[in-house]
Amino acid sequence: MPDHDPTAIARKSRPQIRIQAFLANVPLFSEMSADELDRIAAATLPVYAQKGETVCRTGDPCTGFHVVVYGQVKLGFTSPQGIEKVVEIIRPGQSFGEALMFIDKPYIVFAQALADTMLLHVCKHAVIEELGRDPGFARRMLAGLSRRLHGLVRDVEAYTLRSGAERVIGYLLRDVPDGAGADGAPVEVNLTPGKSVIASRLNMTPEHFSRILHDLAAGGLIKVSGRTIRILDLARLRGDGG
Amino acid sequence: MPDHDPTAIARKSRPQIRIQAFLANVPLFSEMSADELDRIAAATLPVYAQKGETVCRTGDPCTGFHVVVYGQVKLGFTSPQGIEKVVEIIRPGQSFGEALMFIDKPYIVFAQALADTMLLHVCKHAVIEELGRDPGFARRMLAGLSRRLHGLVRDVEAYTLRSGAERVIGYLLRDVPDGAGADGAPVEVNLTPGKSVIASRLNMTPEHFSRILHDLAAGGLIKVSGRTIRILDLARLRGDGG
DNA sequence: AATCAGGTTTGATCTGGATTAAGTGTCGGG
DNA sequence: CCCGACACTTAATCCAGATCAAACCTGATT
Repeated sequence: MPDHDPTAIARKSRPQIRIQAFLANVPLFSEMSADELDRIAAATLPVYAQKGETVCRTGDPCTGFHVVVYGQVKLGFTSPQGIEKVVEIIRPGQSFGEALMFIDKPYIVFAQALADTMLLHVCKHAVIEELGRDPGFARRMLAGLSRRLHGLVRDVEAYTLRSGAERVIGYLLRDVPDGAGADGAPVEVNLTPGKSVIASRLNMTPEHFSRILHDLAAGGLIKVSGRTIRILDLARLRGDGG
Repeated sequence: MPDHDPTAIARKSRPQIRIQAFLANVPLFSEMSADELDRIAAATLPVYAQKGETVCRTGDPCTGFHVVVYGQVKLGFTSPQGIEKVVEIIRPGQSFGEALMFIDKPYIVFAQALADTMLLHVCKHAVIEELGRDPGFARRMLAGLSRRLHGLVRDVEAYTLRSGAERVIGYLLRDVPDGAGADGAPVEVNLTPGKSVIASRLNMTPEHFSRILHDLAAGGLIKVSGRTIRILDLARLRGDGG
C-alpha cells in the first residue's frame, strides 16, 4: 500500500504504528479499558520531527502532552544571552508536558529532537475528560507527576551539592541495576546522542565533562571507546560517587 | 479551661484552631463539601514543632502530607559532608510532602521548623480515598503538583543560568505584584527568618548574599534595614534581573 | 551597664570549573 | 584518496563565588 499522506511523500518512509497498541504500553495508559484507549487515541496525533527540529519552544501555549515513540528529544532553556541548558533527555516511552495541562501557563522549556523522532501528541481535553471518568487514571497521572517532581528534586540536590565528577558518576550509574556486574559481566553505558548534550544535562561544559571521563579512565574505573563507556570497577565507582 | 494535653503543660499555650475551617481555606480543599471536609479532618492531626525542631528527616517513610498553619518550615538536604542546602521555605497556608504519597519512596529532604510552628498532618489513606470519590479534588491535586513542578523547573533555570545577583533580585521581586510601586508607594520585602537561610535557598553563601545586597544598596536600587529591604527603584531592579 | 550569643558584614585569599583557543580523530561524500 | 564538517580532546588562562578569618551588630540575659 502506498502512503496516502501527501506531506510524507518527500520524506523517508515513516514506520507506522498502531496508536492504541503503543499507548497501552505507556505506564500512564496501561490498565485502561479498550473504550478508554479508543477515546484517548481519537485525540492523539502523530508528530514527526527531524533531527534538530524544534517540537515546542519557550512561550508556546500548551495544547496537550507528548510521548516519544522512537528517537530522542531534549528539554532545555535558553538564557537571554543565548546560552542553552539541557534539563532532561526524553527517550522512547517517556513523555513530557503533562504538568502544563493542569496550570494555565506556556512552556518554559523548549523541546528539540536529537535524532529523527516520532512523538504522539495527546490533546489536553481528552486527558482532562478521562480524569473525571477514571480515578485509576488520575492516580497514575499523579504518580507520574510525583515521580518527575522527585527526580527534579534529586537533580537540584546534584546541582547544588555534588561536584562535577560526582554528577558524572551518578549519570553513569543511574540506569545500572543494583545486581549488575556482580557476576563479572561487563557493564556498558551508551553516551548517545553526544557528550555535549549530556554535559549540559549535568550542568557542565563539554571540556569539563571530557576531562572527568579522562580522569576516571586514568584511575582505572572506566574505559571510554567513543560513545560507549565500559565500567571496569563498579564497586569503586559507586564508592567515589557517594 | 486548663489544657489537658500533658505534653503541653510545660509549653507555651498553643493557639487552637478549627481544623475544618483552616483546611477549607487551603486551595487544595476549597470547594469541598462539608462531608468531604469532615472525612479529611478526621484523618488530620495537629503537629507542633518548636523553632529548630525537625518535623521529617531524610529517609523517613511518608505517611501523609503537611500543611503549615502558622510559623515557617524549611525543606532541604544534607550532603554526606554535612553541608546543608535549603530547597524551599514553606509559609502558612503552604504544604509539602504531597508527591511522596503517590510513589512509594521515603523523604529525600528534611523539614525543620524555622520558628515555633503548627502544622496539620493529613493522612495518606484519607487523601487516596477522597481522590477516588471526587474528580475535582484529583484535578486540584494535579494542579498543585504541577505548580510545584513548574516552580522547581524555574529554580533549576535560576541555579544553572542566572548569576548570584540575578537570583537575589528574582527573590526580592518574586512576590511583588506587577502593579506595585507604580503609585510611588514604597515596596518592602521581609527577610525573615534570616539571611543565611535565604542565601542557602538561593544556593550561595551568606557572605556572598550579604555582598550582593551591599552592592544593590550602593547602586541605589534598594535600602537594607536589618531584615527589611526597601525597594527604591523597582523598574531598574526589574531590568537588572532580566 | 556589662556579658554573651547569634546573626551579619568585611576583607584577604583560594579554587573548581568556565573560557578561549588550538589541536585531533573520524566519518560520509565527492 | 582527499576534503570538509562535526564531535571531541587538550592545554593555558581567567573569574565568580567559596572559604577562611576577623570584626561588628543587636537584642536578650544577668
